[in-house]
Amino acid sequence: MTETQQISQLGYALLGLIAMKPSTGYELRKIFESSPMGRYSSSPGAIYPALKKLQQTRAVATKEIQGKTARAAQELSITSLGKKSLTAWMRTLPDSEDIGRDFDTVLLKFSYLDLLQDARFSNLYLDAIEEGLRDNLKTVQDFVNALPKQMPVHGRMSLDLGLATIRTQIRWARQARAQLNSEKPNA
Amino acid sequence: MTETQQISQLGYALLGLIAMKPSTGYELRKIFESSPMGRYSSSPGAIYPALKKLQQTRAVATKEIQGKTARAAQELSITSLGKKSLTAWMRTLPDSEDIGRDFDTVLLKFSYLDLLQDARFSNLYLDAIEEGLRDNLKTVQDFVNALPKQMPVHGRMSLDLGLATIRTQIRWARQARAQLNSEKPNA
DNA sequence: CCCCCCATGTAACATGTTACATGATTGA
DNA sequence: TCAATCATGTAACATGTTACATGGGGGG
Repeated sequence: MTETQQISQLGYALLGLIAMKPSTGYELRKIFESSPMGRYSSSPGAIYPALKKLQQTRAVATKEIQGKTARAAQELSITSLGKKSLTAWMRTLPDSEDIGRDFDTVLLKFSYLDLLQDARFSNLYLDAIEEGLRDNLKTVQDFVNALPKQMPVHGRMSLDLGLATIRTQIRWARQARAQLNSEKPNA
Repeated sequence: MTETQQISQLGYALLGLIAMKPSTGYELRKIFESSPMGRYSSSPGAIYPALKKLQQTRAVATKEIQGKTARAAQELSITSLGKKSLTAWMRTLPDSEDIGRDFDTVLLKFSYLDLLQDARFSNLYLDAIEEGLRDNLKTVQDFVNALPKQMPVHGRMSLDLGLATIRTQIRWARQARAQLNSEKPNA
């Protein structure tokens, strides 16, 4: 029964933040509220249960810290088991499914790649993103081309935005890879 | 108790499709599965309960149609009450909150605007989108500018994509408005 | 013959939202 | 003094996912 129980997406989002800097639940909530990265809940009814689950699975350890408030704050820090889970999560490359369905999570994972310190993997990750994006671009293009002429105008425009967005993302992936490789020519 | 009970986002997504063309639940599922517009469930456990709720609130009416299958298909068509709900939903302009939190739904609503046949409102809607996007762009830019230098590289890159995406969306909104106005110079 | 498509639906489960509770401290 | 902030948590509710059930018809 020592195996890692499954951790939710919100769980991984929290775990990544904790890995970068030990924090209390309240601080994590504030981060989600105030940063544009946080597409995740921020509501106490979501975060505290998720954190409790991370504790139960031994992914994080708690330490009471001295606040001047009524309730003692719990500072959470990642354990070696937690690091293992987080690393395994980060090391799974996204496919076109992931990219189309939940690009936010794909990007969140990318944001956390600093933790791995593995420039080669960052490159692979960007390759996977670009490839998945190209697949999706082709799928949408085929869909648009197959549309009947009397397709509603507004719907067609929305599809145009979808295409433009994917192209922007592809451009970004290429530039990001170039930037990573120019900054770290030391291998 | 005749008042319209609240309809979920999935409910509106379905209602809009039904408004464009009466369909069975199965057909609606197929649309969500196969079209890139469908960021909505497509799972029977989500769709059928949502459709049942639409029936209960008298937003749609059913008619059995003759399939050669075991279970008779129910063709759903929108009622005048349903049209009223759908119109009210479409006529609420998005603010920057909506745009940042759930742009997909904002776009879905835009896709359905053909139903309104109101070029002026389409313009207003695009104005609202552009304004909200500019707000969000500024918020993210301020956030990026306030970042400490030692901000993780990958996180910073993700923010760059966020900015690029918003800029793409703004460009689209402007072009879409121009396109609408050039196609319908008749007022 | 077996599997997939049609067509609807349910049950168990996971997850998230909203609103509330607690209670000390800080600022207007 | 009155509200807001810190800090955690629970309860009721809405929604969605996965997997399954049913059962006829068509294709290899």
